[in-house]
Formats: sequence, structure tokens, C-alpha cells
Amino acid sequence: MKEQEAYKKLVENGVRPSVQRLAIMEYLLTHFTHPTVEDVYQGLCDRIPTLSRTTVYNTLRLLAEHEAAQMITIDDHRVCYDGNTTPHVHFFCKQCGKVIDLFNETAPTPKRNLIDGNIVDEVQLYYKGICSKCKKQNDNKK
Amino acid sequence: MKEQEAYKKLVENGVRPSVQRLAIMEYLLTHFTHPTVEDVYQGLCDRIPTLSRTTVYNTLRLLAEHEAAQMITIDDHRVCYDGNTTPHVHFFCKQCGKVIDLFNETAPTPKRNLIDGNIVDEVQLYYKGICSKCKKQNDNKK
DNA sequence: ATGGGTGCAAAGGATTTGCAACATT
DNA sequence: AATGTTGCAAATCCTTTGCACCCAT
Repeated sequence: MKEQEAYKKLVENGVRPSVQRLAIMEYLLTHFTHPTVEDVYQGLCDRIPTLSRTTVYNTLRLLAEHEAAQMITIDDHRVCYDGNTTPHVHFFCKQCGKVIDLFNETAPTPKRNLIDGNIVDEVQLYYKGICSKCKKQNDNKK
Repeated sequence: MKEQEAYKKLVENGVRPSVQRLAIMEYLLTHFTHPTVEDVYQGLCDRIPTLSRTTVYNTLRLLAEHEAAQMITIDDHRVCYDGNTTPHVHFFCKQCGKVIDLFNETAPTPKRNLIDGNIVDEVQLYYKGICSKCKKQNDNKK
């Protein structure tokens, strides 16, 4: 059932299916726990004893690149800081790694500070893509 | 000028000013480059030769906790993954570290995929706070 | 003198890299 | 055979921790 779905999701997104990739994709489709690399590795290393962490790293990144999975960067390791505490949107360039402020975009305010019983006291809206500088550079190379 | 502002921002947010904290706050108020811990350290270690990375770590975290700075987790290190690629909002519990899906919240779609010349192809909306479970536990302890 | 702040050094973890082995077509 | 994929081991890098010192109140 979920195997079928995993297979479909890989192929549809242009990722060649392999035993490891299928297992990892299926793991994501059966665990809605927002697993880390380590979580996925631990969850699968019984079933695939030869599985390596490297493969899990590579595969998850590959899946994210092919939009077969979402990469969530909510964790507060490897962070950067912004002295501007007024709410604004941040843009991350996937090519050069720079973070750019978008002041003209409106960061949404949650309608209430209690959502499904969870207290919300902070909001971060991230847009990601290619920044104008990198875009120009890429265009020039063609 | 910016020294005054840094001082004010510290005091107003309940952070005792010290030489290091003032310098770090001022650095944030004069560099809109979304610096990492290392960036801040490198930017200041000439001016304050005894400055240690530990202090920069501690201070930036402190500033973020006191809302004198924003912590940006847009960087793609230490990530987790989500097999569900339909757009939805993620909630991060600052206490237990769990990530929870909020399907009833609408993640904003940027009005256009070109903003200030930057190509936007991905959106992440993060709410942060205390989840309902932790909230209950905290209430019971009182 | 006491509590808060700082800084060093070490430890701890996570991620990346290079390369060799393997599988698949 | 050629290309793509996997996995090991090492290296690297970032962050945290424990402790001692220092400063200011």
C-alpha cells in the first residue's frame, strides 16, 4: 500500500527507485513525526542492516531537491540572527546562501495565539529560491 | 549613535549591558547581513581581543530570548523532513522540541513568484511556542 | 563577598568528504 | 563497460559544557 505510494512518489518526481530510497520514502510516508536523519536511520537499520547514515543524508537531501519531501529548518542549531525585531519575511538563496529581508511582504499574524491548544508566541515566514544576483549570474553564463 | 540605540535596546528588553553585550547588540544593529555566531565573533574580535565564541553564543541566545534580536533558522543544517509535500504550517514546541503539523492554518502563498527580483519557489511558515502537552504538564506542576 | 558575566579548553554531535565497492543497465 | 548508487572511515565543523576567573555591586 504505502510501498506503492512511495514508488509512485519517487518516479513521479524523477528519482530513480532503489531499495534504500524506497524504504526511506516509505518511512516518510508512514511516520508523520518530522524525523531527523538519525530518526530515519534508526527506523530502518533493522530492516536494512547495511544501511549507512551517508545514504540517508544523501537520499533525504535528494528527495527534498526533487520535491518528494519537505526540508524543515525549524530547529535552532546553525542559526543566524537579525537585530531587526519588527516582523518581516526572510528570503534564503539556495545558491549563495544569503538571507535577504523582504520588507514589502507581510508576515502573517496567526489569527489567535492559541492554535489547537498550542501557545504561539513567535512566527517565522521563510521564502526560498534564487536571489536576483545569482539569477543574473546564471543568465550571463548561458 | 548606534551605541545609544544598542544600549537602549538592551535595557528596554531587560538585558544588563556589558561591554561585550553592547558590542554584539551594536553589531546586529549595524550589519543587516543576518550574521551567524561566527560572523559576529569575527567582526568583533579585533575590537575586543579577549572576546570568546562562548560569549557570543550565550549573548546572541540571550538577546533572542529577550526579544532584542530574532533567531533565524532558515539554514539547512540540522534539519528534519516531512513526507507530506502539501503546504501546511509547522509548529515548534520550544520546550519539548517536537514539530507539529497545523493543517487548519493557511500558509500564505506569495502573490507572485518573483519578489524584488528574487525567484521564490518555496515557502515555509513556522509558528513557535509551547505545545498543548507541555502546557498541561506545566499547569499541573503549579 | 556574592552573583552575574566571561572565557578557556575539552567534549560532544552532526554533517560532509573522498574513495572504494557494488549494482544495474 | 559505464553510470549511478551505496557505505565506510576520516575529517571537519559547530555547539555545548564545566569550570575557573573576574568584575561590579
